[in-house]
Amino acid sequence: MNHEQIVQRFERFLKTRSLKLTAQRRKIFDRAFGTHEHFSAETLYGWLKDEPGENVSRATVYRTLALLLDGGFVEALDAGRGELVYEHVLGHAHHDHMVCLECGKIEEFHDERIEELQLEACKKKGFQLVSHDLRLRGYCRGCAKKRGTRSASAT
Amino acid sequence: MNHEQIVQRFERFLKTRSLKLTAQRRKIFDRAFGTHEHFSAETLYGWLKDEPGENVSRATVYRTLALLLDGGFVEALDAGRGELVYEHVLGHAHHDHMVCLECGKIEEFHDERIEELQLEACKKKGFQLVSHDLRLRGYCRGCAKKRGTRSASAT
DNA sequence: CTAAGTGCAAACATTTTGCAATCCA
DNA sequence: TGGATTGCAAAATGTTTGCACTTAG
Repeated sequence: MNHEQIVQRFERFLKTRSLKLTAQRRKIFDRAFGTHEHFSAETLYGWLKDEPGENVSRATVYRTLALLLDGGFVEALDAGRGELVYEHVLGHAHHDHMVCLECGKIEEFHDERIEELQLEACKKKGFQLVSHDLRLRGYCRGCAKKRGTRSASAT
Repeated sequence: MNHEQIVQRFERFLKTRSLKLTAQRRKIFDRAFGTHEHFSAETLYGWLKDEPGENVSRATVYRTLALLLDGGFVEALDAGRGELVYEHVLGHAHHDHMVCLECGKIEEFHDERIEELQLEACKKKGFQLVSHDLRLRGYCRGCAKKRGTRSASAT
């Protein structure tokens, strides 16, 4: 799926809700899909600020991200840094995250067997699963090396 | 491990850091360990307010929870409601959470096989795991029933 | 005694909202 | 045209912090 197709999907989404495709929404959308990084609302706001032309307000960034989230175009992740980070969802299969406590880097991984075990657990409890979120916190390869071999003081 | 033993452990912890056991810390500690529920800082503050005697300030509740977290007496969990919820750790083996999107109830579960697969994933990426956090979001048995069999509109 | 702890209110950071002006469909 | 959207600044939320006073050890 290329960028044009994604935009079209967004346009259709807006239409079904009688919402309008404004220049601001377009900018935010393009930027969100133009990166494969995870970004916070503030980060995205910063990116747009650096672009030529009219600025988009912080409020609109927040409002549009909420809209994209609602439409399933992006997913939100709380990496434990006090702000949500987003990632676009298209072309991205579901995955979980490893968050580095040192540098904040977010790595992705996926293991279908884990997903299956989750479903199994839900079945047992009669829990109707909507979504899930697995975060591993620790040190990425680079930071772990820098910190030496001393083990963490955690439980 | 009974309450007295837990308190002693807390006293020892404070001593090793040259911290003091104040009436406020004692109150907060007792309340945190006196429940098996998950609670937010605000909730705990509310509980203490309802108790007879001197009130503990909100600031002290936050400061003490941070201390308990640091000492490994409680764990924090972001249930996705904008505030952290805590749970005491003693007598509680590690477990993951199912958060009901309707009523907010938090259920616990555990599957050792999931833990193993996580370690395996970390090994692959050279990631040094410190802790993890698996949250399943959806509807608990009761709420799922109330909502009928219509499937969620999520992706 | 004195380092540590407390309460208060102000400060913070992130996100949300009310409102008047503006813009798409 | 008219409902949707925007920007702004103010408000809301959850949490942290500076400071003068108090207290445990």
